[in-house]
This record gives sequence, structure tokens and C-alpha cells, in this order.
Amino acid sequence: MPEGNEVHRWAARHNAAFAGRRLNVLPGPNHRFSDAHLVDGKKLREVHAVGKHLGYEFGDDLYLHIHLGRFGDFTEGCGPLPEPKGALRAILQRAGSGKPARSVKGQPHNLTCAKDDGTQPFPPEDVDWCELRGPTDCSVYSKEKWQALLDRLGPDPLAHEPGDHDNPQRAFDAILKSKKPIAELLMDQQIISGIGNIYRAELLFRHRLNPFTPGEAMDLKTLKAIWKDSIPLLKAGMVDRRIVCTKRADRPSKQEPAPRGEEHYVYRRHGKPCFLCGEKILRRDLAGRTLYWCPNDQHTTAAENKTAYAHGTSLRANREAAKPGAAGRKRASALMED
DNA sequence: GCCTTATGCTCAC
DNA sequence: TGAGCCTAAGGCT
Repeated sequence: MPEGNEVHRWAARHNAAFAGRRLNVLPGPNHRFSDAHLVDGKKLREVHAVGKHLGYEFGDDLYLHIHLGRFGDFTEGCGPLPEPKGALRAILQRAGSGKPARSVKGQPHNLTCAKDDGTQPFPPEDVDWCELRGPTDCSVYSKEKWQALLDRLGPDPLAHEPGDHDNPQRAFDAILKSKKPIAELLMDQQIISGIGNIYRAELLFRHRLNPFTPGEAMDLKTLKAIWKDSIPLLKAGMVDRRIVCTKRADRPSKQEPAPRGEEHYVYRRHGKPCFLCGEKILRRDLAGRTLYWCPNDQHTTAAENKTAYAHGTSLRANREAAKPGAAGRKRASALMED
């Protein structure tokens, strides 16, 4: 369930564990990874990460493309493979490994993958295999197809190789030309790659921005500040498998690390008081995803606040209510009576 | 056990 | 713009 920070972390770990080695690449028991045989037994050259996409380069024009989507996740282990389960999609395993089995579901890590920072079950050098579950995509690309994907993606705040993906100017230009709200533009992977629903909500709050501001009404200085802020925020993103966006001084507890419930300013805090001003956090659907914001600190208008979901009703009921026409309202009222 | 929700994306209309 | 797909966890009955 990653945003760009976690995808880059997997790339770093899998490079350390698997790059330069021959791998067994196996489909799960549900036959949904029909390309496995194309890369099985081949040597992995390098793992690439751009935005939320992973590319396992096996040479010979073969890139295993993995996109975790909302639900995808890896499990890592050492030694013999565990019993396969139904939802499993793919396994990457060092050819010829055979240590005692240890496994752990995606664990807390920082992007740096420090070996001895206390957050690792074991260092990536000791990882013999990984299992993949629930990805949106797991298929083999040609180099041309991989490159076409890269060309389509906007700059990535976590890009570490000089080139297009580390140059934000393209993103700034696209935003300043658009009439769409900034909250929608920040989620658009063709504009900026790697930002997801948590970071967009939290970045907008950290810069006290009205999420409904049209891109063309933004100013370049603010866009540069958001970009600059996003880099350390994404890098430091994972603490105990949580994305933490609050500054220590802003947390009610003033504690470090952030206690549960104090990781985010607005994300999934609807109905709760803003840490800074006490106003209730609002939420609504925007382009198919839930947007969270503080009406006071983010200077939204009364009309904009009126579009927020009613408290105490389900997301589904609110989505139905937002649909035009009497039928939608009827469905919504039926749901709300539950 | 059912319902809801979730860090995402693609395709058809 | 809406439907569909992917999986797991938590809250509720």
C-alpha cells in the first residue's frame, strides 16, 4: 500500500538482496503471472524505481514491471519458501539458496535501509526471497515499453539519478497551466510521480494551501517550496511502517517519534480537531479519492466547506449523495437511514 | 460473517 | 465519470 517512498525503499532492498544474481521467478498458485517463465533463471541486473513503479531489469530487453497499486505488498524471507497461499502473485528467490526459514511481512524501514538502525528484521543482504501479493501489475515489459512508461511519468522527488525525473520545472509548468485544483494535480503521476493521497493532503496542509486552488492561480515560489518540502518528507516517510508528516512541535504530545494518531495533520483525521487551530478536519471525494483538509488553516471558503461529507455517514452514502439527480439522493438517503 | 475502508490505476462510454 | 480490479484489516452484528 505504498506511495513513492516505499517503492524506492523496496528497490533499494531488492538491489541489495538480488542484483547481480540469478533468480528463480515463480508464479503463485493462482496462475495470474503468466510472464514468470520469461525471466525465470535469469540474472537480475538492477532494480529501478520511478514514482510508484518498479522495474526489475533482467537484460535481454526484459523488465519485470511491478506496480503495487493500493493493496500490493512484499513479504521477505530467508531460507526455504513458506507454503504458498491463494492470493500470492509472484516469488523472486535467489537461485540455489537454502538457509533456515525466516519470514516477515513488509516491515518498518527507512529509505536508507541502514543495517543496524533497529528497524530491520534482517539486513537485505540476508534476504533470500520475496513474495508479492495484490499488485495492480506484475508483467514483463520490453525496454521500449519501460522507457515509454518513464517518459509518461512526471518528475519524482525521490529520483536520485540526474535527468528528467529529478527536474521539477516540467511539473511546475504543467501545474501553472492547469485549471484543475492543486489537490488533484499533486496526485497526477504525469505531473509529479510518487506522491499519493497521504502526502498530497499533508503537503497541502503544511503549506496552508486551499486544496481547491486552481493550478493556474498558484505561484511558482509556493510550488518550489512544496517540492523542496516533499523530498525529506518522503525520505523520512516510514517510521514503524507509518508515514509521519507532523512536526514534533505541532504534535499535542510534543513527542518523538510521533505517537499513534499524531502522524498526520489532516489525513484520516476528519471530524477531529486540527492540532494547530482546533477546527474540525473535513473530508470529501475529489476525483475519486478522499481529500482531507482543515477549513481554517487552509483558508477554504464557506461554499467549499459545504461540499464536505456529512459527519456520521458512510463514505458510500456521501458518494451517492454527491451524484446528480433524485436517484442518487434516494440511494444516499436509504444508506444514511441504516 | 458482513460491511467498509484503504498510501492506485486503467479502460469503456 | 464510473466501473472494475487487486488484498487485508478493523469495526460491527
